[in-house]
Amino acid sequence: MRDVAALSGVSLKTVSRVVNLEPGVSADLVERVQTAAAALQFRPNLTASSLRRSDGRTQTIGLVLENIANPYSSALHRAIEDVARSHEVVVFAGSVDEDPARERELAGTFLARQVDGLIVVPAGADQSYLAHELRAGTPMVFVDRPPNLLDADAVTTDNFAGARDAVRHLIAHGHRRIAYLGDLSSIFTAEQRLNGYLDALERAGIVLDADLIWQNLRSSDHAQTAIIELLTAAEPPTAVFASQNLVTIGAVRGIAALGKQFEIALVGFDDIPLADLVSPRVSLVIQDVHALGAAAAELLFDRINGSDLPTQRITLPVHLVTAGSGEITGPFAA
Amino acid sequence: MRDVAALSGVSLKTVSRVVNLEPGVSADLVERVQTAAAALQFRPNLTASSLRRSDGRTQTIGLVLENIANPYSSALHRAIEDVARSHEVVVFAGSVDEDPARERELAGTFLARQVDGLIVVPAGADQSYLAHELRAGTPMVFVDRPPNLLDADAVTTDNFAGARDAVRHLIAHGHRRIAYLGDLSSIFTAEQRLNGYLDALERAGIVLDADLIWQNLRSSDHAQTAIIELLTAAEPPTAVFASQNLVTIGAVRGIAALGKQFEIALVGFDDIPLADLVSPRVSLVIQDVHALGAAAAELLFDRINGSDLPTQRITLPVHLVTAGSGEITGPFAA
DNA sequence: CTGAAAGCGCTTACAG
DNA sequence: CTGAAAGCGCTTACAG
Repeated sequence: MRDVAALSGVSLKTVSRVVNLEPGVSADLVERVQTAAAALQFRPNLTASSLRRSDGRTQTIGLVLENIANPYSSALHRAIEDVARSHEVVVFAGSVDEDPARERELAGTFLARQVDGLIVVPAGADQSYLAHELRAGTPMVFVDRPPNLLDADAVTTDNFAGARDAVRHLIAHGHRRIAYLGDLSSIFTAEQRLNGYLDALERAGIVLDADLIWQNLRSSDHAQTAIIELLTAAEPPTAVFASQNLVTIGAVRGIAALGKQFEIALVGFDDIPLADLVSPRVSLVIQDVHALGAAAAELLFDRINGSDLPTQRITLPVHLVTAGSGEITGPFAA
Repeated sequence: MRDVAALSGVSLKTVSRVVNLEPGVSADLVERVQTAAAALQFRPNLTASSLRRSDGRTQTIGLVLENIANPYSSALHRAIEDVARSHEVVVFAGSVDEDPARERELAGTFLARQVDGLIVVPAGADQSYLAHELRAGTPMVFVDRPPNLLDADAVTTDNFAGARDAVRHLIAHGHRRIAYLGDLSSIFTAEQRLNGYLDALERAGIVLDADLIWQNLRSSDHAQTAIIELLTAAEPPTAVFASQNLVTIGAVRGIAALGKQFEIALVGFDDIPLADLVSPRVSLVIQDVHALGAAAAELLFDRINGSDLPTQRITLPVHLVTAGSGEITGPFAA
């Protein structure tokens, strides 16, 4: 900027005015400065300008995800990117892999770089470490899972209702021995979905069989092994509720490996790619991930732009998409 | 930092020393400063420190991707994130959607935020707009596609050999009418793959039928429509080479919709999720996306850390994974 | 071992 | 309409 001022023969301040499109500079000087800037290929240093600027904005936000490469995370990421872009803001993103220490480290890394706000899919059970920065004025929105021990905005999905509806659907098709396959039980969404499963069974008067509940399946391979074990046990289930996308993929593979895809009913939670190409097609509880990300981002930018409404907790609905696998009838079908 | 200095009764410079773990501060003062910093929940402002620091490093890099939500892009992103993390660097990422104007805008946005380097999957046919910054010392590495009109490092895949091998494989299984389905013909990888297809045909002495070549299929839906049209035409192909992941998905759907999945041979380029659950399983040309991203990131950090080797062009091999769909024999099988 | 002064590239707050 | 001085939060280059 100093070079541009020298070349165009004006003060630093005048260059700053032209670069920031401030009014009240004579057309003659605007022209001279623009010519000099173009000649020098001048690009303003945004980090320096944000340092001095009264609002301190860096036009960046940080996004703490479970795993950038997971289709769920990356769909969320894209929805947030699109909103951020409309505000001329760029996005830092990183993966936490369900590690609370990594969550904290990543959030801190973003805050040290003066992000204007943070969107977090929390991995840990305690986000109070963010209280100081939140109070100091850095807006934060939690998505997919609410924060713990911290009062902040959150946008989540109705996991309980989705799981309950899925299991009700299986019961309505004549099943009573319904297995639950789930991810880490410490994850908020996994807990909610287990509760939905338990609620549906209870309301139908079905006595719980704890042997049918397999949690902490951390990959599709684990889920595949688990379902094969379940289905080859003495008293196998006739239906399966798979409570997460990777778990559903493992369940589909395991059932197919046993050749039982037309015998065992299956409903999964969350979309899986190419669900429509498998035979039978997989019935799924679908959440609108794009809407989830967009809502979180809108909330964040409202805060960044000064909103001081009370803490918001938004829950988005899910819906069951029947496709075949969930409509295989069981021994108690009417 | 000023507050920490005041609270601990030392100078700014001493706080700076303690925060940056510089040696030569008495244990007594280190302790006092650390106590004060903890009490104030002090977090150093990295943007301010990089402004004054002699190397100007912000510990950030920018990543220009086709579409963050595409599995190919997000796998690349994760590989790069992992390398960046080992250097204590965080990653800005954004989607370009094959729009050259957006590519330029996004790269400029990252550069304005003083990134230490840039990794780009170029969408446009001219990256000379980056020459000034590259010469000024901001390292850049291109990945998946080489830069145009710019001398910079690039890591790409052997698209030509992969496509040629796929088509040779189909020819070896008795096919002569082999369709080519591809993405935007302007994309480097699409062009290379078409060339591989043409080369395999020519070497086998098969006369080209231009009606079998469908390019510019921008989504799996387009690919699905295209293949249905091809297969219901007067002289349909007996085999299909689908040159990109979304195109392959559309091809699988289209062939299945016609009930011809056990008649029409298919080989796709790039991995598709759940390829192993479709019947028959889909034979694919696989590239090591993780290795591609890691190689690009390593190259970038070498440059950031001062490497001044001549421009590098790395090409990674691909391999054909036979799984069923590509081994369906055609009318000229031996 | 410790600190006072200057400056990174920009904006603010002011004067003319 | 234009510009000189001060300062954002930190590090550099130096002195003691």
